[in-house]
Amino acid sequence: MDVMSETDAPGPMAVSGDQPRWLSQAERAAWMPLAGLMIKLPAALDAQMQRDAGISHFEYMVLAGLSEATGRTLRMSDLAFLANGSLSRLSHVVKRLEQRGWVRRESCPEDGRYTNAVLTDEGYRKVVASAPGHVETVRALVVDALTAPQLRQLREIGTRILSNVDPTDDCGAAK
Amino acid sequence: MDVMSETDAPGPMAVSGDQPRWLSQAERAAWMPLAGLMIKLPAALDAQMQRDAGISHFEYMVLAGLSEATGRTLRMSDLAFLANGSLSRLSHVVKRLEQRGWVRRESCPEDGRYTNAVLTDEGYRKVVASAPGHVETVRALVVDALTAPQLRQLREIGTRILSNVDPTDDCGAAK
DNA sequence: AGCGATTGCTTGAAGCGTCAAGTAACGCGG
DNA sequence: CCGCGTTACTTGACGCTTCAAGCAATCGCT
Repeated sequence: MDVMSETDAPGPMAVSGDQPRWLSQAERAAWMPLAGLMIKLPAALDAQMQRDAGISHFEYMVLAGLSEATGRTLRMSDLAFLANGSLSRLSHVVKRLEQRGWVRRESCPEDGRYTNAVLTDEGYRKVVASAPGHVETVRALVVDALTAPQLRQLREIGTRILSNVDPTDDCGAAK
Repeated sequence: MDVMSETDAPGPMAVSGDQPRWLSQAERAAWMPLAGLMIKLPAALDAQMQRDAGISHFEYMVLAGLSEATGRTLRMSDLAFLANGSLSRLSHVVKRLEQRGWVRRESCPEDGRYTNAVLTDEGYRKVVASAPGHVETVRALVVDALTAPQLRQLREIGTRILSNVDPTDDCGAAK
């Protein structure tokens, strides 16, 4: 049904020049659901936010990040890191959020290179209104489906993979 | 550092109308790495395929799916399901792959509504050339970082979440 | 047999993310 | 204190995905 099992039909591997270490049955069985998840979980999260609040999941992360920062203010770079996005992406998104009146941009007085994103009162209201629905979705799709030991395992597994994918991201490990 | 912990600062939850069940510390610790993964793992996979083979991860899935089908042929709908994508997305992608000479489209003689996507010989060569690099990446980022028990846990956890997100997707459970 | 409904796929437009290039502010060596 | 490099961010163009609409083939009801 997919690539890279040793036990499957003719597939590409039959011809390959040198011999890569194809995935075993067990490895494939672990990888396939994860591959599916990476396509569909973000889509499901986005769909819920879009439907219930008219914003993308990423936009929500940005607003939520700001809502918890001291002074509801964060430098663009820090906000980008927090929301797992590139600075460029954040710049575009904040521009849209600014046009919608939820965020304001101001240049940092101490160092003119920095730009601070500030959550407006209206933006704060937006987060407060959207947060419960988001949490409920995360619960329904992920958290409530797992046992306590599984949550611990997911944390350990997720952290380990993430540190491989992006070593600079400790995803809040420093807790 | 993020939303929805009970123990954190002022956040939105302090004001909310009714009382959603916010995530506990442990739940949040499991969710955060997963949220990061969903952004960054697909990006890493895409980057590798783009760099080494000049195609996206999704395009690879399409070619690989065809390469293992009997007759290297699959109906558009089946292929879309296999690659975890919408029919519309597949249609656009197959058009590009067709222009590049890797796939051919032909209308099903039995039922004119069906369209069969067929992998050309050149397309097959492309898959064979790209597969080892893809598998190596999956190993490097995911599989090789985990112990055998963790692989089993990941399979169980991933399957369970996926069945919540999309009940129609058994991601190869019928094995 | 005829015709509306359904199925399978395609298309065009709109929106978002990425990449590469650009700008502005600061720091530091001479 | 001048200029070069660096840092932080912005911008525009391009490609991809989605969404809504459309089209063609077939099914089912009478």
